[in-house]
Formats: sequence, C-alpha cells, structure tokens
Amino acid sequence: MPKPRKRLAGAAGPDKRASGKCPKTENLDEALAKVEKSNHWKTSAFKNHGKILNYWLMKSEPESRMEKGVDVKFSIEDLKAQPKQTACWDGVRNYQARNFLRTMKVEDEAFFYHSNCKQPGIVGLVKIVKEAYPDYTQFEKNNPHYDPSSKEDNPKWSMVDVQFVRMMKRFISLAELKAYHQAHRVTGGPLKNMALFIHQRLSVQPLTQEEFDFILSLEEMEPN
DNA sequence: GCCAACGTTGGC
DNA sequence: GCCAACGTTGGC
Repeated sequence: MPKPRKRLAGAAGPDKRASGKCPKTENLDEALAKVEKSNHWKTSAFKNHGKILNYWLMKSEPESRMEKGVDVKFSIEDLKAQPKQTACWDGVRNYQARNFLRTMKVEDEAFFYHSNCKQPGIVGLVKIVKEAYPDYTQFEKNNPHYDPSSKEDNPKWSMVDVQFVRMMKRFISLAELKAYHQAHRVTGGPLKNMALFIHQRLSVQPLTQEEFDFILSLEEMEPN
C-alpha cells in the first residue's frame, strides 16, 4: 500500500457547489428542460457513456518541505512512480476540502496542481479510483497530520485514491489561469468564477464542466 | 523570506 | 457568540 506524504490542507469559503441536481421540488418538465439544456450533461454523457462526472482540482506540493520531521513533497512524478500509478490522497485537514473528497465518485477526473513551488500550475490529469474512506494518517501519532481529536469509531477525516491518467500536453501555469480568470471576469468567460482564485486556500476544489473543458482546450494553444 | 488571506482557537 | 491572537497556505 503506497503511503505518499502530501500536504493537503485547504481553506474554505462558502460551499456553493451543487454536487447533484435535485429536482424534487421543481416541476418535472422544468427540471428535465434544464438538464436537457445543460452542457454539463451533454458533454459528460458523450465522454463517459452517459455517466455524469464531476471535475476537480487537487493541489499537492512537488518540492521538499519538512513538516514535523517528515517530507510532505508529492509531485505528479511521485504519483507516477507508485504501484499502479495510484495513491491515497491523505492529509486533507479542512472541512470544506474534506466534504469535496466525500462527494467524489469513481471515474471523476481531477487536475493535478503543483502548489507552493517555483512553477505553480496544472501538470496532469488523474482520476478517482476509490471513493472516500477514513484517512488513517489522522490516527498515527508521528504523522504530521495526526489529529488527536479524531476517534477511531468516528473518524473526522477522509481520503480517496487517485490514479495517474496522463500529463498535460503542456504545463498550464497559475499565471496563465489567472490571466484568463481576470479577463473572464470582465467578459463573462468560463474561468470567471474559478475556485482557485475565489477560494484561495482550498486544496481540493470543484470545477464546472465549462471550466474543465476550457482548461483542456488550453493544451492545444500556444502559451501566452 | 515576506506577507496577505483567511481558517481556527480560546478567553471572556 | 464575539473577536483578537495565532497558525497555515501559498504566491511572489
């Protein structure tokens, strides 16, 4: 069992994300029309045989940094080096980020983001291969993410397993994303509300279909 | 290394 | 329940 060390706390902000459509209080026709019109449904249906996926951005630190005597470095290269290129995403100690982990479904896709480093930005794509289960590091006394307030019979913190999918065709830097975000705030473009900029310290964050597709489309373009 | 942003803690 | 002090995140 791989035990990568990551530093993955995060921060919060209002939890604005709708994790699933819940039309029960609406008129059914209205609800269906809404679903029919939504790009989210159409695009993901084509991509994944009708199954609706959620999209995420997950931050990890690619450069060595000691926390309580343990190196918390975990880059996408480190993920690739794991057996089955799969690792558990341990160490998240922020409630909002944890709640997002608990929302994740097998096959959901996530951007792997390098943070707190020389070149922050999106480096690759991963997918969820195991849904939320208790993060064992909360019970390990000499783990940097040990949480003495968490009890075995009622764990506070969760983790998922992620598997490497591929590297981005090119590195998508934070600076580039920020430039689009700022332009889109004016023009109403797809990155106008990107969580990376609105919920600054959130280490696990949702992306809309539009945000995800737009960022993927950047791969085909020359960097600014 | 600096420091702004912002979540958490704990006294009251 | 308020809020000042403190700690962490993470870009620069």
